[in-house]
Amino acid sequence: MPELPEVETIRRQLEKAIVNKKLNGKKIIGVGRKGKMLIVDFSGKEALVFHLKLTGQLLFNVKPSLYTREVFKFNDGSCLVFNDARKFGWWKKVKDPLSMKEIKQLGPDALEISEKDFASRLAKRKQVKIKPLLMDQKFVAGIGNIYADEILFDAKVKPDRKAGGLTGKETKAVFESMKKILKAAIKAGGSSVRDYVDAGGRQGGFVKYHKVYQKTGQKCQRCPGAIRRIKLGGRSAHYCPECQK
DNA sequence: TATATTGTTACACC
DNA sequence: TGGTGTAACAATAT
Repeated sequence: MPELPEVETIRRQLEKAIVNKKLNGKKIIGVGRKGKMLIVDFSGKEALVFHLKLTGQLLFNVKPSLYTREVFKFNDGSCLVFNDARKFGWWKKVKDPLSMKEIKQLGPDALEISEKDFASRLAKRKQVKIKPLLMDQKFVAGIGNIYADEILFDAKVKPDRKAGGLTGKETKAVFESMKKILKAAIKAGGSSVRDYVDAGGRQGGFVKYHKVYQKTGQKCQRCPGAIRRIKLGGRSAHYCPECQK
């Protein structure tokens, strides 16, 4: 599923591939991202905003497939193809992305938030469990189910701990693991579970570094425990009951 | 056929 | 009122 590292991988590739190309006479001047949203900026105050949700793909210069929902053709004959098997994903043409409700209501991007800001925002949410909080896009933008599980394993914090119950040390550990895991995942080109591929149709290499996500029953890589799966906020959560405190 | 997945929204509850 | 939790919804593959 495209979360922050996957969308960032696509953003970097598209930046190289499509900046300066023209679509209907309008020139692409940049490719941005906030949380899991991808923003293609055009000259003349116009932008295309994409959310890939579960199964969306953005591919540069490929042939349409069964799941192709839109093809954006550039003046030079190349194209950007939007695929989505489940149709949860969407795209919109807007004048000003920053005034869009979907973007305005996002919290700070998970890669950009400072430790101080993270800790003070977290401290305000005493009763909420830490995993659903990490996945709350209004709290921090960009983290979904895969990375929330991996971040909390790395930080050695159980997913159902209340945010307000974390010690200063634990909050710091979650913050540092968040940055570390997201950056490592970007470096590996994201995680290909289900349908994710990058803008060139290639799979991401981070899946082999997953330590808990979809590892139910397997031995923990850090201790003799076994990975357990529970339901949290309507989603599955994977963790090691032995070494996550 | 039941379940899994996402983010948003509606609604119940304290 | 607001913080929180739960469920529904979109669509489809397995």
